[in-house]
Amino acid sequence: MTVALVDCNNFYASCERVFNPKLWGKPVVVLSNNDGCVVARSNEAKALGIKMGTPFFQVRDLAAKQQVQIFSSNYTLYGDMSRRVMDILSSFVPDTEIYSIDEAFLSLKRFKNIDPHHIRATVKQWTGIPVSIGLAPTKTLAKVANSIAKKSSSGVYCLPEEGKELEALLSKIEVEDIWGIGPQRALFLRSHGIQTAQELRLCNDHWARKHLSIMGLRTVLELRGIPCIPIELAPATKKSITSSLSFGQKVTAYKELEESVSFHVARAAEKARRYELAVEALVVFIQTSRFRQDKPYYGNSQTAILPYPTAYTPDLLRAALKALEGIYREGCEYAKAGVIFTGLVSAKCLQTNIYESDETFHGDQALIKAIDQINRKKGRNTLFFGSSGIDRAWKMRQERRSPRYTTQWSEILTVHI
DNA sequence: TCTGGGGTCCTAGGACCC
DNA sequence: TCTGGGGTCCTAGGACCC
Repeated sequence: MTVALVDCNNFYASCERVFNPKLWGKPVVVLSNNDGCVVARSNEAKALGIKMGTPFFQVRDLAAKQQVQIFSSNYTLYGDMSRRVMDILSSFVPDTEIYSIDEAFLSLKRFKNIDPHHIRATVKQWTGIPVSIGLAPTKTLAKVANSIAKKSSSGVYCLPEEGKELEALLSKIEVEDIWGIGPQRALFLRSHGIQTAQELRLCNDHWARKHLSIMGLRTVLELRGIPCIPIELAPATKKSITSSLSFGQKVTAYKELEESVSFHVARAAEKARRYELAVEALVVFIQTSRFRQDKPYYGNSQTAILPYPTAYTPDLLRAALKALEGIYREGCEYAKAGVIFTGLVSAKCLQTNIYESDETFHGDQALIKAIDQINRKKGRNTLFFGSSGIDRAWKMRQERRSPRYTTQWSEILTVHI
Protein backbone atom coordinates (compact mmCIF):
# COMPACT_ATOMS: atom_id res chain seq x y z
CA MET A 1 0.00 0.00 0.00
CA THR A 2 1.49 3.30 -1.03
CA VAL A 3 -1.11 5.87 0.02
CA ALA A 4 -2.57 6.57 3.45
CA LEU A 5 -5.41 9.05 3.90
CA VAL A 6 -5.67 10.44 7.41
CA ASP A 7 -8.99 12.17 8.08
CA CYS A 8 -10.03 13.80 11.36
CA ASN A 9 -13.39 12.51 12.60
CA ASN A 10 -16.10 15.21 12.72
CA PHE A 11 -13.22 17.68 12.89
CA TYR A 12 -14.86 20.95 14.04
CA ALA A 13 -17.08 19.14 16.52
CA SER A 14 -14.05 17.27 17.85
CA CYS A 15 -12.12 20.54 18.30
CA GLU A 16 -14.94 21.90 20.45
CA ARG A 17 -14.93 18.73 22.53
CA VAL A 18 -11.20 18.80 23.22
CA PHE A 19 -11.64 21.94 25.32
CA ASN A 20 -15.07 21.09 26.64
CA PRO A 21 -15.16 17.43 27.69
CA LYS A 22 -18.78 17.75 28.84
CA LEU A 23 -19.63 17.57 25.16
CA TRP A 24 -18.49 13.96 24.83
CA GLY A 25 -21.43 11.67 24.16
CA LYS A 26 -23.71 14.62 23.36
CA PRO A 27 -24.89 15.76 19.95
CA VAL A 28 -22.71 18.66 18.79
CA VAL A 29 -23.22 20.82 15.70
CA VAL A 30 -21.00 23.55 14.24
CA LEU A 31 -22.50 26.22 11.99
CA SER A 32 -21.05 27.95 8.94
CA ASN A 33 -20.14 31.63 8.91
CA ASN A 34 -23.05 33.90 9.73
CA ASP A 35 -24.53 30.95 11.67
CA GLY A 36 -26.18 29.93 8.40
CA CYS A 37 -25.81 26.19 7.76
CA VAL A 38 -24.73 23.05 9.59
CA VAL A 39 -21.14 22.26 8.51
CA ALA A 40 -20.03 19.72 11.12
CA ARG A 41 -21.85 17.18 13.28
CA SER A 42 -20.85 14.73 15.96
CA ASN A 43 -22.02 11.13 15.43
CA GLU A 44 -24.85 11.75 17.91
CA ALA A 45 -26.05 14.72 15.84
CA LYS A 46 -25.83 12.65 12.64
CA ALA A 47 -27.96 9.98 14.35
CA LEU A 48 -30.67 12.61 14.96
CA GLY A 49 -30.93 13.00 11.19
CA ILE A 50 -29.30 16.44 10.99
CA LYS A 51 -27.84 16.59 7.50
CA MET A 52 -24.65 18.27 6.33
CA GLY A 53 -25.33 21.71 4.84
CA THR A 54 -28.85 22.05 6.22
CA PRO A 55 -29.87 25.69 6.89
CA PHE A 56 -29.81 26.01 10.66
CA PHE A 57 -33.29 27.55 10.94
CA GLN A 58 -34.73 24.32 9.52
CA VAL A 59 -33.37 22.23 12.40
CA ARG A 60 -33.56 24.84 15.17
CA ASP A 61 -36.59 23.29 16.85
CA LEU A 62 -35.23 19.76 16.64
CA ALA A 63 -31.89 20.94 18.03
CA ALA A 64 -33.54 22.67 20.97
CA LYS A 65 -35.71 19.67 21.78
CA GLN A 66 -32.79 17.22 21.64
CA GLN A 67 -30.45 19.57 23.53
CA VAL A 68 -27.99 19.69 20.68
CA GLN A 69 -24.93 21.77 21.58
CA ILE A 70 -24.55 24.44 18.90
CA PHE A 71 -21.43 26.40 18.01
CA SER A 72 -20.56 29.18 15.57
CA SER A 73 -17.47 28.46 13.48
CA ASN A 74 -14.24 29.19 15.32
CA TYR A 75 -11.74 29.02 12.46
CA THR A 76 -8.93 30.45 14.54
CA LEU A 77 -9.20 27.43 16.83
CA TYR A 78 -9.77 24.86 14.06
CA GLY A 79 -6.87 26.22 12.00
CA ASP A 80 -4.50 25.99 14.93
CA MET A 81 -5.65 22.48 15.87
CA SER A 82 -5.25 21.43 12.24
CA ARG A 83 -1.66 22.68 12.23
CA ARG A 84 -0.91 20.59 15.33
CA VAL A 85 -2.35 17.43 13.77
CA MET A 86 -0.49 17.99 10.48
CA ASP A 87 2.80 18.61 12.33
CA ILE A 88 2.46 15.21 14.02
CA LEU A 89 1.65 13.46 10.74
CA SER A 90 4.67 14.92 8.97
CA SER A 91 6.90 13.97 11.90
CA PHE A 92 6.00 10.34 11.09
CA VAL A 93 5.90 10.68 7.29
CA PRO A 94 7.47 13.84 5.83
CA ASP A 95 6.06 12.96 2.38
CA THR A 96 2.69 14.46 3.22
CA GLU A 97 0.11 16.41 1.24
CA ILE A 98 -2.16 18.55 3.41
CA TYR A 99 -5.32 18.17 1.38
CA SER A 100 -7.74 20.16 3.51
CA ILE A 101 -8.11 21.50 7.04
CA ASP A 102 -8.83 17.97 8.33
CA GLU A 103 -7.28 15.59 5.80
CA ALA A 104 -3.80 14.60 4.66
CA PHE A 105 -2.47 12.08 2.14
CA LEU A 106 0.73 10.35 3.20
CA SER A 107 3.00 8.79 0.59
CA LEU A 108 4.28 5.53 2.04
CA LYS A 109 6.69 4.72 -0.79
CA ARG A 110 9.68 5.53 1.40
CA PHE A 111 7.99 4.50 4.67
CA LYS A 112 6.71 0.99 4.14
CA ASN A 113 7.03 -0.05 7.76
CA ILE A 114 5.04 2.73 9.31
CA ASP A 115 2.35 1.62 11.80
CA PRO A 116 -0.91 3.50 11.19
CA HIS A 117 -2.28 2.47 14.59
CA HIS A 118 0.67 4.19 16.25
CA ILE A 119 0.11 7.38 14.24
CA ARG A 120 -3.54 7.38 15.19
CA ALA A 121 -2.85 6.85 18.88
CA THR A 122 -0.21 9.61 18.93
CA VAL A 123 -2.48 12.20 17.29
CA LYS A 124 -5.21 11.34 19.78
CA GLN A 125 -2.90 11.55 22.77
CA TRP A 126 -1.13 14.77 21.79
CA THR A 127 -4.10 16.74 20.41
CA GLY A 128 -7.25 14.98 21.57
CA ILE A 129 -8.47 14.68 17.99
CA PRO A 130 -9.68 11.24 16.81
CA VAL A 131 -8.63 10.35 13.25
CA SER A 132 -9.33 7.52 10.80
CA ILE A 133 -6.72 6.12 8.44
CA GLY A 134 -7.33 4.33 5.13
CA LEU A 135 -4.57 2.62 3.15
CA ALA A 136 -4.66 1.73 -0.56
CA PRO A 137 -2.62 1.88 -3.78
CA THR A 138 -4.22 5.16 -5.03
CA LYS A 139 -5.71 8.32 -3.56
CA THR A 140 -9.23 7.49 -4.77
CA LEU A 141 -9.06 4.01 -3.22
CA ALA A 142 -7.54 5.46 -0.03
CA LYS A 143 -10.69 7.60 0.23
CA VAL A 144 -12.76 4.41 0.00
CA ALA A 145 -10.54 2.70 2.58
CA ASN A 146 -10.92 5.69 4.89
CA SER A 147 -14.71 5.58 4.72
CA ILE A 148 -14.53 1.94 5.83
CA ALA A 149 -12.02 2.81 8.57
CA LYS A 150 -14.48 5.43 9.92
CA LYS A 151 -16.98 2.67 10.63
CA SER A 152 -14.48 0.22 12.11
CA SER A 153 -13.58 0.08 15.78
CA SER A 154 -9.83 0.31 15.18
CA GLY A 155 -10.15 3.41 12.97
CA VAL A 156 -7.66 1.93 10.50
CA TYR A 157 -8.43 0.00 7.33
CA CYS A 158 -6.20 -1.43 4.63
CA LEU A 159 -7.92 -2.16 1.34
CA PRO A 160 -7.39 -5.66 -0.11
CA GLU A 161 -5.13 -5.61 -3.19
CA GLU A 162 -7.19 -7.41 -5.84
CA GLY A 163 -9.75 -10.14 -6.30
CA LYS A 164 -13.18 -11.06 -5.03
CA GLU A 165 -12.89 -9.39 -1.64
CA LEU A 166 -12.08 -6.00 -3.20
CA GLU A 167 -14.84 -6.41 -5.80
CA ALA A 168 -17.38 -7.17 -3.09
CA LEU A 169 -16.35 -4.05 -1.15
CA LEU A 170 -16.49 -1.76 -4.16
CA SER A 171 -19.92 -3.15 -5.06
CA LYS A 172 -21.18 -1.65 -1.82
CA ILE A 173 -19.87 1.87 -2.58
CA GLU A 174 -22.53 4.04 -4.28
CA VAL A 175 -21.27 6.16 -7.19
CA GLU A 176 -22.03 9.46 -5.47
CA ASP A 177 -19.76 8.45 -2.59
CA ILE A 178 -16.72 8.21 -4.85
CA TRP A 179 -14.19 11.03 -4.61
CA GLY A 180 -14.52 13.07 -7.81
CA ILE A 181 -18.10 12.02 -8.60
CA GLY A 182 -20.51 14.81 -7.67
CA PRO A 183 -24.30 15.02 -7.95
CA GLN A 184 -24.33 15.73 -11.72
CA ARG A 185 -22.00 12.90 -12.69
CA ALA A 186 -23.75 10.50 -10.31
CA LEU A 187 -27.09 11.25 -11.94
CA PHE A 188 -25.55 10.73 -15.37
CA LEU A 189 -23.86 7.47 -14.39
CA ARG A 190 -27.01 6.06 -12.83
CA SER A 191 -28.97 6.91 -15.95
CA HIS A 192 -26.46 4.72 -17.81
CA GLY A 193 -26.81 1.82 -15.41
CA ILE A 194 -23.67 2.47 -13.37
CA GLN A 195 -24.62 2.42 -9.69
CA THR A 196 -21.50 1.41 -7.76
CA ALA A 197 -17.75 1.87 -7.63
CA GLN A 198 -17.29 -1.67 -8.91
CA GLU A 199 -19.44 -0.94 -11.98
CA LEU A 200 -17.64 2.35 -12.66
CA ARG A 201 -14.34 0.53 -12.41
CA LEU A 202 -15.35 -1.80 -15.24
CA CYS A 203 -16.61 0.89 -17.62
CA ASN A 204 -15.07 1.56 -21.02
CA ASP A 205 -12.13 4.00 -21.05
CA HIS A 206 -13.16 5.87 -24.21
CA TRP A 207 -16.70 6.22 -22.94
CA ALA A 208 -15.43 7.61 -19.62
CA ARG A 209 -13.09 10.04 -21.36
CA LYS A 210 -15.88 11.26 -23.61
CA HIS A 211 -18.60 11.72 -21.01
CA LEU A 212 -16.77 12.35 -17.75
CA SER A 213 -13.81 14.41 -19.04
CA ILE A 214 -10.20 13.65 -18.31
CA MET A 215 -10.81 13.91 -14.56
CA GLY A 216 -13.50 11.23 -14.71
CA LEU A 217 -11.19 8.89 -16.60
CA ARG A 218 -8.57 9.37 -13.91
CA THR A 219 -11.11 8.42 -11.27
CA VAL A 220 -11.94 5.22 -13.20
CA LEU A 221 -8.26 4.27 -13.52
CA GLU A 222 -7.60 5.05 -9.86
CA LEU A 223 -10.43 2.72 -8.88
CA ARG A 224 -8.54 0.02 -10.79
CA GLY A 225 -5.49 0.69 -8.66
CA ILE A 226 -3.56 2.70 -11.28
CA PRO A 227 -2.26 5.93 -9.68
CA CYS A 228 -3.21 8.97 -11.82
CA ILE A 229 -3.56 11.67 -9.17
CA PRO A 230 -0.14 12.23 -7.62
CA ILE A 231 0.45 13.18 -4.02
CA GLU A 232 1.57 16.82 -4.13
CA LEU A 233 4.43 17.15 -1.69
CA ALA A 234 5.07 20.85 -2.36
CA PRO A 235 2.19 23.25 -1.78
CA ALA A 236 0.87 24.50 -5.12
CA THR A 237 1.29 28.18 -5.96
CA LYS A 238 -1.86 30.14 -5.30
CA LYS A 239 -3.89 31.28 -8.30
CA SER A 240 -6.47 33.41 -6.56
CA ILE A 241 -7.35 34.84 -3.15
CA THR A 242 -10.97 35.43 -2.19
CA SER A 243 -12.45 37.26 0.76
CA SER A 244 -16.22 37.45 1.08
CA LEU A 245 -18.88 37.20 3.75
CA SER A 246 -22.63 37.29 4.04
CA PHE A 247 -23.99 40.24 5.98
CA GLY A 248 -25.47 39.72 9.43
CA GLN A 249 -28.40 41.82 8.26
CA LYS A 250 -29.38 43.03 4.80
CA VAL A 251 -27.47 46.06 3.52
CA THR A 252 -28.92 48.78 1.29
CA ALA A 253 -26.71 51.81 1.96
CA TYR A 254 -23.81 52.41 -0.38
CA LYS A 255 -21.58 53.42 2.49
CA GLU A 256 -21.96 50.06 4.20
CA LEU A 257 -21.26 48.20 0.98
CA GLU A 258 -18.16 50.34 0.59
CA GLU A 259 -17.06 49.48 4.11
CA SER A 260 -17.43 45.76 3.61
CA VAL A 261 -15.62 45.80 0.25
CA SER A 262 -12.80 47.75 1.92
CA PHE A 263 -12.71 45.23 4.72
CA HIS A 264 -12.37 42.35 2.26
CA VAL A 265 -9.70 44.14 0.21
CA ALA A 266 -7.63 44.71 3.35
CA ARG A 267 -8.07 41.10 4.46
CA ALA A 268 -7.18 39.63 1.06
CA ALA A 269 -4.21 42.00 0.68
CA GLU A 270 -2.85 40.91 4.04
CA LYS A 271 -3.06 37.32 2.84
CA ALA A 272 -1.34 38.18 -0.44
CA ARG A 273 1.54 39.81 1.46
CA ARG A 274 1.83 36.80 3.74
CA TYR A 275 2.35 34.61 0.66
CA GLU A 276 4.66 37.24 -0.88
CA LEU A 277 2.35 37.71 -3.86
CA ALA A 278 1.29 40.75 -5.86
CA VAL A 279 -2.06 41.19 -7.59
CA GLU A 280 -2.58 41.98 -11.28
CA ALA A 281 -6.39 42.17 -11.27
CA LEU A 282 -9.23 42.11 -8.78
CA VAL A 283 -12.94 41.36 -9.00
CA VAL A 284 -15.50 43.07 -6.77
CA PHE A 285 -18.87 41.38 -6.45
CA ILE A 286 -22.14 42.11 -4.64
CA GLN A 287 -25.35 40.11 -4.54
CA THR A 288 -28.81 40.02 -3.03
CA SER A 289 -30.28 36.85 -1.55
CA ARG A 290 -30.88 34.02 -4.00
CA PHE A 291 -33.56 32.59 -1.75
CA ARG A 292 -35.97 35.50 -1.67
CA GLN A 293 -39.02 34.73 -3.77
CA ASP A 294 -40.60 38.17 -3.35
CA LYS A 295 -37.77 40.23 -4.82
CA PRO A 296 -35.76 39.86 -8.03
CA TYR A 297 -32.21 38.64 -7.60
CA TYR A 298 -29.44 41.07 -8.42
CA GLY A 299 -25.81 40.03 -8.52
CA ASN A 300 -23.01 41.69 -10.38
CA SER A 301 -19.26 41.90 -10.49
CA GLN A 302 -16.64 44.16 -11.98
CA THR A 303 -13.01 43.46 -12.73
CA ALA A 304 -10.31 46.08 -12.25
CA ILE A 305 -6.87 45.69 -13.79
CA LEU A 306 -4.19 47.26 -11.63
CA PRO A 307 -1.70 49.47 -13.52
CA TYR A 308 1.07 47.26 -12.07
CA PRO A 309 1.06 44.18 -9.82
CA THR A 310 0.80 45.22 -6.17
CA ALA A 311 -0.11 44.06 -2.69
CA TYR A 312 -0.26 47.60 -1.30
CA THR A 313 -3.65 47.98 0.34
CA PRO A 314 -4.31 51.68 -0.51
CA ASP A 315 -3.77 51.05 -4.25
CA LEU A 316 -6.03 47.98 -4.17
CA LEU A 317 -8.68 49.91 -2.21
CA ARG A 318 -8.78 52.69 -4.79
CA ALA A 319 -9.27 50.21 -7.64
CA ALA A 320 -11.87 48.14 -5.79
CA LEU A 321 -14.03 51.07 -4.67
CA LYS A 322 -14.06 52.42 -8.21
CA ALA A 323 -15.24 49.02 -9.47
CA LEU A 324 -17.96 48.96 -6.81
CA GLU A 325 -19.35 52.27 -8.10
CA GLY A 326 -19.92 50.61 -11.45
CA ILE A 327 -22.13 47.81 -10.13
CA TYR A 328 -24.03 49.36 -7.22
CA ARG A 329 -27.75 49.50 -7.83
CA GLU A 330 -29.93 51.54 -5.53
CA GLY A 331 -32.85 49.95 -3.71
CA CYS A 332 -31.44 46.41 -3.54
CA GLU A 333 -31.14 44.55 -0.24
CA TYR A 334 -27.67 43.12 -0.47
CA ALA A 335 -26.86 39.85 1.28
CA LYS A 336 -23.20 39.45 0.46
CA ALA A 337 -20.13 41.21 -0.92
CA GLY A 338 -16.57 40.22 -1.60
CA VAL A 339 -13.39 40.53 -3.63
CA ILE A 340 -11.29 38.07 -5.61
CA PHE A 341 -7.63 38.76 -6.37
CA THR A 342 -6.33 37.09 -9.52
CA GLY A 343 -3.25 37.21 -11.68
CA LEU A 344 -1.05 36.54 -8.67
CA VAL A 345 2.67 36.95 -9.28
CA SER A 346 5.64 36.69 -6.97
CA ALA A 347 6.19 39.99 -5.19
CA LYS A 348 9.90 39.24 -5.06
CA CYS A 349 10.59 39.82 -8.75
CA LEU A 350 8.25 42.56 -9.96
CA GLN A 351 8.64 44.31 -13.27
CA THR A 352 8.98 48.02 -12.51
CA ASN A 353 9.00 51.12 -14.65
CA ILE A 354 12.06 53.28 -15.10
CA TYR A 355 10.03 56.50 -15.15
CA GLU A 356 8.46 55.97 -11.74
CA SER A 357 9.92 55.91 -8.27
CA ASP A 358 9.98 52.72 -6.24
CA GLU A 359 7.35 54.09 -3.92
CA THR A 360 4.82 54.40 -6.76
CA PHE A 361 5.11 50.66 -7.32
CA HIS A 362 5.41 49.26 -3.87
CA GLY A 363 3.76 51.94 -1.78
CA ASP A 364 5.08 52.77 1.64
CA GLN A 365 6.58 49.38 2.51
CA ALA A 366 7.68 50.38 5.99
CA LEU A 367 4.15 51.47 6.86
CA ILE A 368 2.43 48.33 5.55
CA LYS A 369 4.98 46.05 7.21
CA ALA A 370 4.42 47.79 10.52
CA ILE A 371 0.65 47.40 10.20
CA ASP A 372 0.99 43.67 9.42
CA GLN A 373 3.37 43.12 12.32
CA ILE A 374 1.19 44.92 14.84
CA ASN A 375 -1.89 43.00 13.72
CA ARG A 376 -0.05 39.69 13.91
CA LYS A 377 1.16 40.45 17.40
CA LYS A 378 -1.83 42.23 18.91
CA GLY A 379 -4.62 40.49 17.07
CA ARG A 380 -6.37 41.01 13.77
CA ASN A 381 -7.84 44.46 13.14
CA THR A 382 -5.87 46.19 15.87
CA LEU A 383 -4.96 48.62 13.09
CA PHE A 384 -7.33 48.95 10.14
CA PHE A 385 -8.14 51.24 7.24
CA GLY A 386 -10.78 53.88 7.92
CA SER A 387 -12.78 52.95 4.83
CA SER A 388 -13.59 49.58 6.44
CA GLY A 389 -15.78 51.48 8.91
CA ILE A 390 -15.86 51.39 12.69
CA ASP A 391 -19.35 50.25 13.68
CA ARG A 392 -19.67 47.65 10.92
CA ALA A 393 -23.39 47.13 11.24
CA TRP A 394 -23.08 44.63 8.35
CA LYS A 395 -20.75 42.26 10.17
CA MET A 396 -21.62 38.58 10.22
CA ARG A 397 -23.55 36.83 12.94
CA GLN A 398 -21.47 34.69 15.24
CA GLU A 399 -23.51 34.22 18.35
CA ARG A 400 -22.17 30.99 19.77
CA ARG A 401 -18.44 31.05 19.17
CA SER A 402 -16.24 29.24 21.69
CA PRO A 403 -13.06 30.90 23.00
CA ARG A 404 -9.91 30.89 20.86
CA TYR A 405 -8.27 28.69 23.47
CA THR A 406 -4.93 28.13 21.77
CA THR A 407 -4.13 31.48 20.15
CA GLN A 408 -5.28 34.21 22.55
CA TRP A 409 -3.83 34.54 26.03
CA SER A 410 -7.00 36.25 27.20
CA GLU A 411 -9.13 33.28 26.09
CA ILE A 412 -7.00 30.47 27.46
CA LEU A 413 -8.75 27.63 29.27
CA THR A 414 -9.05 28.18 33.01
CA VAL A 415 -9.31 25.29 35.45
CA HIS A 416 -10.95 25.66 38.86
CA ILE A 417 -9.82 23.31 41.58
C1' DT B 1 -37.10 36.27 9.66
C1' DC B 2 -33.12 32.86 9.04
C1' DT B 3 -29.74 29.35 3.48
C1' DG B 4 -21.06 29.45 4.11
C1' DG B 5 -16.49 30.39 2.26
C1' DG B 6 -12.52 29.34 -0.47
C1' DG B 7 -10.55 26.98 -3.84
C1' DT B 8 -9.22 24.01 -8.48
C1' DC B 9 -9.66 22.17 -13.09
C1' DC B 10 -11.92 21.33 -17.62
C1' DT B 11 -14.47 22.57 -21.78
C1' DA B 12 -16.50 25.16 -25.41
C1' DG B 13 -16.62 29.09 -28.04
C1' DG B 14 -14.96 33.44 -29.72
C1' DA B 15 -11.25 36.53 -31.15
C1' DC B 16 -7.25 36.78 -33.26
C1' DC B 17 -2.91 35.44 -35.71
C1' DC B 18 -0.29 33.80 -39.95
C1' DT C 1 -22.59 23.86 -55.92
C1' DC C 2 -17.91 24.38 -54.12
C1' DT C 3 -15.00 29.45 -49.50
C1' DG C 4 -8.19 26.49 -45.52
C1' DG C 5 -5.57 24.83 -41.81
C1' DG C 6 -3.42 25.27 -37.68
C1' DG C 7 -2.60 27.49 -33.80
C1' DT C 8 -2.89 30.56 -29.23
C1' DC C 9 -5.16 33.10 -25.78
C1' DC C 10 -9.02 34.55 -23.12
C1' DT C 11 -13.49 34.08 -20.92
C1' DA C 12 -17.68 32.18 -19.05
C1' DG C 13 -19.82 28.49 -17.23
C1' DG C 14 -19.94 24.01 -15.20
C1' DA C 15 -18.44 20.56 -12.03
C1' DC C 16 -16.07 19.18 -8.28
C1' DC C 17 -13.66 19.29 -3.58
C1' DC C 18 -13.67 20.25 1.72
